[in-house]
This record gives sequence, structure tokens and C-alpha cells, in this order.
Amino acid sequence: MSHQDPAPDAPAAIGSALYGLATRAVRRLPRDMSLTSAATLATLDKTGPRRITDLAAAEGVTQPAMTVLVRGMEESGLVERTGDPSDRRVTLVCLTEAGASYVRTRRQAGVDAYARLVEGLTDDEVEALAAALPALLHLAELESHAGAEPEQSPRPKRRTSR
Amino acid sequence: MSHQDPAPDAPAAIGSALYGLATRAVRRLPRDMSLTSAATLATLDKTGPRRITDLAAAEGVTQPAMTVLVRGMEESGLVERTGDPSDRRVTLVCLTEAGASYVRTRRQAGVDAYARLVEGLTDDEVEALAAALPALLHLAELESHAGAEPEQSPRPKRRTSR
DNA sequence: CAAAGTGCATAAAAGATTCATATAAAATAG
DNA sequence: CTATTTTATATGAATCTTTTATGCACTTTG
Repeated sequence: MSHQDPAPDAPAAIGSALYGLATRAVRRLPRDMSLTSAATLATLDKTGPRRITDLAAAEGVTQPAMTVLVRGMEESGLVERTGDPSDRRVTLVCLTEAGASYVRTRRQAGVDAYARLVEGLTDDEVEALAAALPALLHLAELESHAGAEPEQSPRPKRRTSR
Repeated sequence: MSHQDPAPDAPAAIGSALYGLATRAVRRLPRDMSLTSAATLATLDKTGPRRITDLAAAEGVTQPAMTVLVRGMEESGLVERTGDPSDRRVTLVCLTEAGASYVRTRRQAGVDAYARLVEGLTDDEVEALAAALPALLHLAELESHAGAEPEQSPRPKRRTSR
């Protein structure tokens, strides 16, 4: 009975489960650094040196905010700024060894936390998740590209206090 | 060949996939309200009226921060404060209809975003995820209870800028 | 009833983020 | 080749969030 078509509302049920998982994860994130800083370091780790404006767009903050953020991370020794010889207006931000180490440590902690949760599941459940692994990885890929919206409203306006 | 034991490193691989999914999700969160505010509203929606100190502990912020937060949300009409007749020191915070509506809307948007991603998967992948649904729900439950740590360090110290 | 404890609010200070604007360099028009 | 426009970043003022320290009101205990 394999390969039957999925139930029509499977995406909704799966979306609900994944959303719940994600929102709970947010509460357990380490708070020793801002989410924006951590995300910026992760971006640098994945893509290599980037310019300030690039990073600001990638993380969804304004350019001045990214300038300040990078200054702080530079003072902490996590990143370095170098000029771009081909265009002396730009500031290239790259990860230091300490920054790369921080990213690895933090990522490992997050992965381990999930791995420990998985170990609390039954064998059947772990097996089901292992079978769904390609789907999860594909989802992550789709999620990455989903950020490339057709450009329009740069960001919804704030509604209340932050 | 069903029900073979999972590979020994399945938890690590699954943990890695879920962590990637969660971190990408953080970037796509709406920024119209602080994470703390949104989480507080969600908590109120799930558990009903709570006192200020409860909420502060639940969200991992200090009590004065929660007081200010609640004041802001009250001014926005999302919550109401009522006194507790049995102990007149306490302030009970409860969701207004507008607050409940906001929580539902935001949650629905998150679920829909994931559901749309799921629709970009192949039928096989959706089927695999649907089969893993009980595991995902169980994980979410484990993740909830994981927050109940044995009490100790209330929060790691900040390391750099926020 | 007095002393100690609990729950919340306020004040002051520090950080982070935003918009607006300024400066510097590069690209382009004439 | 010079002037103008565009692009990349930095800076300043304002706002928002959170923290620590503190005070007040109420409750509980002896």
C-alpha cells in the first residue's frame, strides 16, 4: 500500500507540526547574542566575505543597523573588515577564526539539542523521521530560496511596541 | 524490510535537518512585534490568564520587562489587566478578543508558509512527512517539556552586543 | 499586631534598531 | 575630461527593549 497519494490536507497538518516545532525552538535559542548577529555570522560562514549592504539585506535589517552590528562583532573579535581593492567604497566583512569557531559551537549545540530530543522517540518514530530526511532537507532548501521575494514592500510596518 | 532499527547516527542527521529548518524559520518570522511579545500572547492563548511574574518566568525575561511589555500590549488593546480578588497584590493578564485574533492570524500565517513549502515537495516526500507526523508531534511535546530545567542559572550572560 | 516575604510598578541606564542625512568613491553624461 | 548621478558606508537623533535597583502595597507568620 505504499505510494498512495498523500491526503489532501497533509500539507496543512505537516505545516502545523513544523510551525509548532519552529516556534518552540525559538524560545530555546541561546540569548548570549542577538538573533541577527548569530544569523549574520552563520551567513558569513556559509557564503564567505560579504559587504555590509549584502548582509543587511540578507538578514532583513537596515544598513546602518548592520554597520553597528558589524562594529560590535569586530570589537568582539568575531569578524574582520577589509577594504575591497576593486571598489574602495565597500567594506568586506569576513569571519575570523574565533567567529567561525563560535558558529560551529553554536550550531553543534543546536543540533545536539534536537538529537537528544530525537533519542526520546520510539524506534518507529525515529525510523519514520529518517525516512523523511530527504523531505526535510528539500524543505530547508525551499525555505532558503523562499526569502527571494519579488521585491515590493520592504518590510511590514510595526504594529505595537517591540 | 520495514521496522529495521534506525541507523545509529539517525538522531544526529535528523537533528541537523531540524536545526537547519528552525534557524531558517527564525529569519522569516514577522517583525511587526517583538518575539517576546508574540510569545507572551501565545502563552496567554494556550494557558489562559496569568500573573505578571508567571509570564516573565515563562518567557525568560525579568519581571519589570514583562510589566512594561504588558503595558504596551494593553495600550494596543491586545491584553487586559484584572486584579485577582483572592490576592490583591497580583495583576492577572488576559487576552482580549483582538489579542486572540492576532495570535490566530499570526499562527495561521506561519502554518500556511510551511504548508506552501510542503506543496513544493514531491508526492513521495509529502507521504514520508505525513508518515512521520506522529514523530514530529511527539518531538514538539518533548521540546515543550525540555524547558522545565532543574532551575539554576536563570539565563546565560550575554556575550556581545544584542 | 509586628516582622518578614511576595507581587508589581517605577526609575535610571545600557543596547539595539530605525530613519534621515552626510561623506566618499565610482560610474556615467556631456 | 569635468560635472552629475549613483552607490556604499558611516553618523546622529529618536525610539524601543531590557536590565538592575528600589519602593510600595498586600499577605503571611510568629
